[in-house]
Amino acid sequence: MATQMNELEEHMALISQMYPGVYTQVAPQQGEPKPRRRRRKNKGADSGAAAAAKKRKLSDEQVQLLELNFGNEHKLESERKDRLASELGLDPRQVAVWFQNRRARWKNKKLEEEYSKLKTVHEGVVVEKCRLESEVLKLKEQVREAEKEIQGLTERIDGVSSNSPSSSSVLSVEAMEPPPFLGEFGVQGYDQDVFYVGQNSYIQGLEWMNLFV
DNA sequence: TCCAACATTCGGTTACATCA
DNA sequence: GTGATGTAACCGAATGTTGG
Repeated sequence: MATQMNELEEHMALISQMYPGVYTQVAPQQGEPKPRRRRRKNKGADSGAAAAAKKRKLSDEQVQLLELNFGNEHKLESERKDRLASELGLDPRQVAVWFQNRRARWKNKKLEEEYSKLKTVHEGVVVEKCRLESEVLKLKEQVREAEKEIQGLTERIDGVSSNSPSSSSVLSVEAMEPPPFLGEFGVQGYDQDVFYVGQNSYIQGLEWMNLFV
């Protein structure tokens, strides 16, 4: 029960966060518990019979008709309330109370449905985030390998040029094609600066992702 | 326009009935 | 007998309506 209440409170908090202004009434502040009200016991009905009459379960037929009316319209105008009450042989006050409680149950159910939908969406987002993170790791590994390859080539070029500095057949760094690895990921043709963060200034790990989460 | 009285709604709570 | 659960009834506050 307590767990259920906590969950419901979480739902409310979550939905209140997502839909500010939905709940216009001020929620009790945490840390200042509201004093518990004691309900008056059997106001004006001390006998057992009176108490039993005061709290009796509505019959299936009564509930059925009430449900039917609630399905048509959640609000209850006084005319409809009186008509329903006389049809059901109930006090109009009972009909009003039933509608109040029914609206509360309906609202709770909607909140639970909403929570469940949001939870599903959230789970999907988490899965996608993990997938993207692992893709980022793979890409970073490929960048490292490409850098090593560039480094090797540069050293080879340096070796050749120091042996024959005037040779016209020497490969120059400027003339070299850029490493093709970016094209592998469908980004060929983009300005390479988009992905360039400067040598030795890669953001470690996945910290950069936190900027967008 | 203001204000008081009354009605209605809502969120929260309590008390009772029922069931496992 | 007991705890969990569902629900009728109640309470207090907020809000709406109406008449003077």
